[in-house]
Amino acid sequence: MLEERRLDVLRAIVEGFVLTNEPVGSRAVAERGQLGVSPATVRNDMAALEEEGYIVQPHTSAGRVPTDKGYRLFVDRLSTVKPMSVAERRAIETFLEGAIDLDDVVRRSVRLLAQLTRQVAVVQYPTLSRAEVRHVEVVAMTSTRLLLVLITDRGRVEQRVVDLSEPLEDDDVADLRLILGSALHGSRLVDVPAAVSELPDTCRPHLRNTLSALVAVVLESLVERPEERVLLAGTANLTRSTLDFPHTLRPVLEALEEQVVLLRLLGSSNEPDLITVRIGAENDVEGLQTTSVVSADYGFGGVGVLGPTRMDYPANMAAVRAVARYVGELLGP
Amino acid sequence: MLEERRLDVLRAIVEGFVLTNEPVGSRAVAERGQLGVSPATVRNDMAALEEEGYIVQPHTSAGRVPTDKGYRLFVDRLSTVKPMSVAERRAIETFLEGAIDLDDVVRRSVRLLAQLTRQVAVVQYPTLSRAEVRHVEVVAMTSTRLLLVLITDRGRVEQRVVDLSEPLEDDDVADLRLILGSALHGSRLVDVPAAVSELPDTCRPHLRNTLSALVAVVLESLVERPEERVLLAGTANLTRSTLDFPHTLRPVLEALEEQVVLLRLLGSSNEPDLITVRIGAENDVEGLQTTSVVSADYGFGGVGVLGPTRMDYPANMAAVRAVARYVGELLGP
DNA sequence: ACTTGGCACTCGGGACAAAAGAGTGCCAAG
DNA sequence: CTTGGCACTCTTTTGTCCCGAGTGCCAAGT
Repeated sequence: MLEERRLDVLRAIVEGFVLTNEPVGSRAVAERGQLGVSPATVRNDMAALEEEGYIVQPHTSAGRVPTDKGYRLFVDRLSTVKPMSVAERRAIETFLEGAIDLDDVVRRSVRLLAQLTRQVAVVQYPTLSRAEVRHVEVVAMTSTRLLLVLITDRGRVEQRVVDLSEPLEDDDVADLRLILGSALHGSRLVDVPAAVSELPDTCRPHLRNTLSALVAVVLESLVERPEERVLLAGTANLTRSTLDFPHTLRPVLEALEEQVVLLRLLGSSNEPDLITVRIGAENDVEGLQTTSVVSADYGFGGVGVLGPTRMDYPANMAAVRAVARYVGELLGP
Repeated sequence: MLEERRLDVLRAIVEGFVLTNEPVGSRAVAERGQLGVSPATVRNDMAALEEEGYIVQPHTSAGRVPTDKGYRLFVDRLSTVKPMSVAERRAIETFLEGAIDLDDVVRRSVRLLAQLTRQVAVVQYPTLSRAEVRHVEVVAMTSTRLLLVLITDRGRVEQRVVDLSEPLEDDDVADLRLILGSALHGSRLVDVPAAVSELPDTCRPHLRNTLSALVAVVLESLVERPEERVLLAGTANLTRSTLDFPHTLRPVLEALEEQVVLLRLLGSSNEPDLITVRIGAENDVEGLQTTSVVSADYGFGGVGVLGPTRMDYPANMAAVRAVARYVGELLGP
C-alpha cells in the first residue's frame, strides 16, 4: 500500500525537526524530502499520521512535530545506524589508547562519548561479576579494625573496612589472609559466595567469629551491594537544548545525580552489540520523561547517552556502538 | 563618622537582593532595614555607595544591586557566620555517622552540603600526602604485568598497573613485595620518594630493572600526579538561579566538569577552620566569574560550595564550616 | 482512487503605541 | 544632616493590529 510514502513523510518530519528544532510544515517536507509530490498531498499523509498519533501540531497554525511514538517508529523502521567515518574511528581509537588505567579508560570513554554526540554521556565501570579474584589481602589497621582488599584480574580493587568485636594478633591476621586467599584465589566473583560461606565452620575456633565477620562483609559487598558505579560527562550539553527544556532542566539534572537512576538507564540490555533506545516516556524514571537514552553493553557494563527526545538517533546510535566496542575490546583481554 | 549607616544600607541591599533577586530601592531599604530614616536619606547614602563602586543600578529607574566589591565588603565587615541550630548540627552528625567507608564519607558529605546550602557542593577526597603506608602489595597479573597496591592508614587504596619489559618469576614477585614492603612500611607518603629512590641500586642485579620500573611508578603516582579527586553534588541547584544565569549556565557546567578546576577552587586555603570566600571575578577560572565559592579545609582536603554571587554568604559559610569540622573529625583519627 | 491547486480560516508572534510603575536625583525647607 | 516634594527617566505591561505560516477542505484533473 501507499504506507511507503507516509513513512517517508514521517522520516522527513523527524529529520527536519531534529535539524531545525522547529515544527515542520507540508511545504518543507515536500521540498526537502525528495518525494515528488505536492504539499497538498503531504498534508493528507500528515493528517493520517496525526490521526495515528505519530505526530502532533503544537498549535493550529504550526507545522508538525514527532511524538514519542513517531520517534519510536523512526528508530525501528526508518533509521539505519550511520557508520562512522574512518577518521572518526581513528579518533576514537587514539583517544582511548592513551589510557593508563581502568579508571582512566572509563574517564576517557565518557568524555569521548559526550564530545562525539554532544549529549550527556554515561559509562558504567566494569561490573565485577565476571572477574576473577587474583589476590586477597587482609591488613590490620588497628587491632580491632581490618581492611579487606580484593584484587581482580582486570586490575580492579575492592576494599572494605571491617570492625571487629574482639582484638586480633598479627599472626591471626596472617592466618586469615591465608585462609581467605586459598579459598578465593582464582574463583570468579560470582562464585565467591559459595566458596566462602562454609569457611567459618572449618577453621580454628578462636578465629571463627572474626572470619564470620569477614565473610559477611565479602558477601555483602559482592552480592547485596554490587557497588556498581557509573561516570557522567557532558551535562553542559543539556543547555544546548535549553530551548527545548525551558525549566524541564532541573528534574533532569536531579535525576542524573542518582547513581541508581543512571544504572537503571543502562541496565536492561545485557546483550553486547545490541543498541537499546528508550524514548521519552519509555523511561519510567521520574524527570527523564522528556529525554531519550541510547545505550549499549560492552560486555562488562553499559555505555550510553542521554538527550532530548529530539536527537539525532542514527548518529548517536553509531557513536554509542563504536565506543562500546572499543571499550569492550580494551577491557576484554 | 556616619559610615556606620552607609554600611547598614549596604547590608540591607545585600540581604534584600539575596532574598528577592530583584534590585532593591530606597524605600525597601528604609523599611526593611530597620534604620529609622526616610527613603530620601537612604538615597543619598546609596548615591555615595554607588560612587565608591559597591553597588550599581542595572538601569536608570531600577533599584540597586551589589557589585562584587559590595559583596566583598559585606562578607568582610558586615556578616557574621550565623551559627547552626542544634537541630541542624544533629542532622549533620547523624547523616554523616552512617558512613561505612572512606568513599562513603565523602559521598555523604557532598550530598549533605548540597542539600544544606542548596548550592553546588564540592568535597575533596582526603589527600594522601600526610597518610602513612600501612601495607604494600605486588600482584602479578600476567608474567609481564604487575599490579602495585599501596594501602594507607586511612583506609585508602592506591593502585597502579606496571608493564614490564621482561617476564618475571613468582619468586621474584615475592621478593619485590618484601623489598618494597620493608622499605615503605610506616613511612608517611611524603617521605616515600626518599625511601625508594635508592632501592634499585642495592638489590640483586636481575631484579634491578623491574624494581626501577616499580619505583618509577611509585614516584610518579605520588609526586607528579597526586591524583587528587573531588566529588560534586547539587548541580541541579544551579537551575534554581537559572533566572540569574540565563545562558551563563553552560560555561559554569563546563567548568565544573574539569577536576582540575574544582581542585583549584578548593585549593588555596590550607589552614583548617579558616573559611575562604571568593566572589565573582576573584575566581580567575574561566566560566566561573559570575559565581562565588565558599570553601574550607578539613585537614586533609577541602570542602566548599559554589553558587551565584548573589548567595546567602553567612548561611553558606556556616554550613561549610560545620561540614568541614565533622568530616575532619571523622577522618582524623 | 489519488493527487493537486485554490481558498478560507486560525493562530502565534512581531511591531507599535500608550499607560503604568518604580526609582532616582535634586532642591528647598526644616 | 534629614526630609518631603517633584520632575524625569526607563522598564514593563497591556492592548491593538497585522502579517505570515500552515492547515483543512473541496472541487477539479488524471
